[in-house]
Amino acid sequence: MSNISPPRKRRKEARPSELSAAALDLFVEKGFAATRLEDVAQRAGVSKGTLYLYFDSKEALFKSVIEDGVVPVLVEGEEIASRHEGSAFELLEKLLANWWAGIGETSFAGIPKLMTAESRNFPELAQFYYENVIRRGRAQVASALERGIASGEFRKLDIETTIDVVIAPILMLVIWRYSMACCQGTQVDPQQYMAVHLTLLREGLKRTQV
Amino acid sequence: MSNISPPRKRRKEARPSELSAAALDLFVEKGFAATRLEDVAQRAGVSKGTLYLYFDSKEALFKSVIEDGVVPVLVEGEEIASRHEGSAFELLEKLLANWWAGIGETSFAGIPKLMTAESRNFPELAQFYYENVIRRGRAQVASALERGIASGEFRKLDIETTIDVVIAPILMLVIWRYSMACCQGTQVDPQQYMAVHLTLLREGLKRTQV
DNA sequence: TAACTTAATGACTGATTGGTCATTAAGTTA
DNA sequence: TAACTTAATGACCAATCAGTCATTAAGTTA
Repeated sequence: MSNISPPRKRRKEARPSELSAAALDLFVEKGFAATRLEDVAQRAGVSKGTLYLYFDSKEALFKSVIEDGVVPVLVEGEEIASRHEGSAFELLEKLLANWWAGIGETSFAGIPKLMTAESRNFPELAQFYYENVIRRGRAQVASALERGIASGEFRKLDIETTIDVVIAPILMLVIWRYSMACCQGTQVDPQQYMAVHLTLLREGLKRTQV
Repeated sequence: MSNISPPRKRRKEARPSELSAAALDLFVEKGFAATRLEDVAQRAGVSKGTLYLYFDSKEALFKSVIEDGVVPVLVEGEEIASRHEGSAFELLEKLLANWWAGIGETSFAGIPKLMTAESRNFPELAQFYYENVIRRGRAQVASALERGIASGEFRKLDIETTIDVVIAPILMLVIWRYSMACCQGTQVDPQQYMAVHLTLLREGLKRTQV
């Protein structure tokens, strides 16, 4: 098969998301500066000029990729937290499972690695991401921890620090997949990983009976 | 004070490490592609041509920054593991503390973030880092977990997965510091963070008494 | 079906930066 | 102290790539 590009086709409605998806893939893999717009265009099946019909600049494309992303998953988590009636640990479990299903197993999964890599280069975008993604996710975990401590289900721990320790393995799981996982012979099984994490949490968080 | 550069000074012996230190700072902050050699030279107090007296290329400089780094800390950990006589949990605690003191509180602390960001762009270097840093660190944690499970101190868990979950918060702590921490109003206290992590681990790893 | 609108193209321009090297200046040697 | 060696310099060159725009081609309209 030759490398003849497909004939031109107008797709005004679909283009933005096609371009964003292509850009996300390459930004996640290579980082912002090392990604060439020629490659993004090729990945999307268009020419480079087409990118500038829909995005003002490379940076505008990058920002849209981050901004049009994971917020709906956070909204779902907020709903789960607001109507939960079981134990605090069950809530925590549901929140982490929802986060995993909505981000960890979707095309958004590369965003944590991308934000990790680029936050110092794009502080305003990092701020946006922090306010709209990280802070909201933390608040959900906080609500589960607060409930558990209040009811005596969980031991007393500093909540802000415990959120960090609870979330870290989940973040690391997706970040790892898009960075160092290529060097590892085996693949991490997310179900098993989550099971171990939850097991350690369940026992670790329990308030010690006197 | 004017911007007159300091007079030229020959420092053949000290130059390589000075250049590497300057490069590490900027590579960690901006990533490989977004770092300009002009800036590295300026940070080191030299001109750009000086970089090429000691390093063949930008990529050679980058590789040296990773390769001449954290391996001695891994050696120390291996020694700690080989001569430990207390409980398995005490071993684990010592290993994590040693890792923190040797990496987390030194100028090498940025390397995990840098490798996270650049591993897909430099797969051979990522392989080197995996073999010489990550694998060895994991082996140390594995030795503590194996001891604990064998002696009945710890519950039975899949060791490879548990290593991931044990290490993730430590990695995330340093990665976070060099990426998203700028957006967070408060700073994470590493001592408290480690204390919470170890508390959750101590209880989470315990084998349940029947 | 011709005239028109508009999405797409990719050659081109200008800015940027890695890498080079003729020159300069700091030390060393005789 | 002059001759020599060598570490350092920064202007320069060539390659690269973001962004532009005249042109082309896909649809739409009258």
